[in-house]
Formats: sequence, structure tokens, C-alpha cells
Amino acid sequence: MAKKRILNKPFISLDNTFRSGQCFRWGRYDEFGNFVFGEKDTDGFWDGIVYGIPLRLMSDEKYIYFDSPASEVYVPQLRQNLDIKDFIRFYLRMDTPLDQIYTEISKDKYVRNAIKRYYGLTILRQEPYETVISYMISPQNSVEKIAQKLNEISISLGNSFSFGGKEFPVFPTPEDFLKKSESFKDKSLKLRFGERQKENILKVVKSLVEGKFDLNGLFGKPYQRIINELVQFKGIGRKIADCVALFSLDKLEAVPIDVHVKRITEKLYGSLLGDKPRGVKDYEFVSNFWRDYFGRYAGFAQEFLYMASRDGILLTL
DNA sequence: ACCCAGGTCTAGG
DNA sequence: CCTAGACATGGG
Repeated sequence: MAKKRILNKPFISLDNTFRSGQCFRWGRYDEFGNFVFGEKDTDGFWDGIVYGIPLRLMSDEKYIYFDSPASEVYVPQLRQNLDIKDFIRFYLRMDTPLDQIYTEISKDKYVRNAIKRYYGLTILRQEPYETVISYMISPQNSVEKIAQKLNEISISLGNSFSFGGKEFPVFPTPEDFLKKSESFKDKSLKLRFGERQKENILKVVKSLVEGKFDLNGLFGKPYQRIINELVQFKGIGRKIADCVALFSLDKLEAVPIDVHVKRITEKLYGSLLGDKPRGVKDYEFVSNFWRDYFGRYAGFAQEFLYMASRDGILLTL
């Protein structure tokens, strides 16, 4: 395959990034067309479909190697096409020096050790729409299960893209969801969803198609406004809104508080919380603590400690 | 069987 | 304002 490359500086680890639980569609497609989440291919490349295009990525100390049938990518939140190299730099956030972010969040040994352990982890700039739908599926599901469901949805409702002898199922557009809403609601869809969840998702895609919800227009808007607009939708609560803000709308101060982050807050920072009104049950109180403590890149600190918690090594940090 | 998984909504105090 | 229970479902 024709592999091109761009400088990997400062160093980004695709392994640590794609396994961090922020994204669900990076893995490998095997010869039977099955998707294996969180594993790269035998040739060292990760398979992904982002912003509607197949993309294969590999990283070493010096370069990011890529392969894609696309030479340009449309980025809806920028409302413009980017050359594939510029797109990869945008997607991997290569415009913001990772080392500077790491330095700013290194407030204690826990984060410093987590950074050492997961060095090169970055927060991607995912497509807002796909991020919304992905996290609307996330409640009470494991990362692996979410990945399975999103793959299943893509096969059932989206287009497929042949590339390099593999089939890449593209995440369905909002129009795909509406067009095939009957099969989306159909119980034959292998990995089922709750009826309420389906209705909530269809409501979101409907207002996107009808132009009533300018999700991409939220890119660059103030944090609080983004949260306020997102939580108006049923099925999008405070935590999912923070995930969308952090993982797709460039709000690195967003700190999604899930079960892991609650545990982290209790175990590591309980003594720092001070006068806690309702302890870790108070979402605003806890996420404000993270922002006060870690600063403008608090979302990065959250992601590093979240990884450590998932891997069960929190207390060894 | 029981508990958990990147939560949210609703009803009822 | 607050809490308990429902929601769905495969894997440990």
C-alpha cells in the first residue's frame, strides 16, 4: 500500500490514544470482515473510519504513517475541506504541543505517573455528530460493547467502503438514520437498544436533518453554552454533554464525571474537596474541583486518570 | 444468580 | 432540591 507520513512531533501514541475509551471505532478489520476493537493489524496499522472516510494509521518515534483513499476530508465543524495531511494533524490535535499540556496538568504524582504510563495519549477531535450518537449509547455499557454496537449500526445503516482489500463500514449519516429508521427500530438489529434510547437518538438526528440543531456550529462556542444546548435533548445528560464537549468540540476544560472519575475523586482527592455539599454526587461541584485543580486542560488529566482506573492501577500510581 | 458497565429520566417525598 | 427505581443486556 502507498503509505505516506508526517512528522510525529511531539510524540503521539496511537496505541494509548485509541485504547483510551474516548473513541470506539479504531481497531482492525480481519479477513472475515469482523471488527476487532482496540487492536492494530498485523502490519502495525490501525484501521479506522473517521469523518466518512477509511483511514489507516501507524506511529513510531519519528513519524505518523497513513494510508487513505481520500486526498481531502470535509470537516463539518470547520465547514471546509482539509488536505488529508492537514486533516490528520487536526484530528490528532498536532497543533497543540502535548508536552505543554502534560506540564500544565502535572499537579501531583498520580497524574505524573499516569502520564508516564500512558505517554503520548492525546484527545482526538472527533466528528461531533458521531460523538453525540456514540455517547448516547454509552450508558450502562462497557467500552467494548459500545464499540460492537457502533460497528453493528454502521454495517446495518451506513455505507461500506472497500479499501486495501477490506470493507470499512461508514458510520451512518443523520439522513441514513432517518431513511432506515424502520430497520434501526427493528428488533432484528443484532445488538438491540432500549426503545427509549432509539427514540432519543432519532429525535436528535431528525433535528439535525431539519436544521433545527446546529451541532457543528457549537465548535468554538463557550463551554457553558455548549453544555446547555446539548442537555436539552432527552438522553443527553450532563456527563454525555461533557464527553461531546471534550472529545469533539475542543473544550479541554470539560471533565466528564462517570463511575471511574467518581472513584478517582473519592480515593485520590477526597481530602482536597474541602467543604463538599453532597460529595461526589454533586456533578457541578466535582467537575469544578477538577477544573480548579488541574486548570484549562483538566479534561486531559481526567483522561489519564480514567485510564489508570480502568486498568485497575489507580492505587499503584 | 448477582454484579457491573464512560448514565439518564421519572416519580414521589 | 433530593433519592430510588427503571431501563437493556452480555460478560465476569
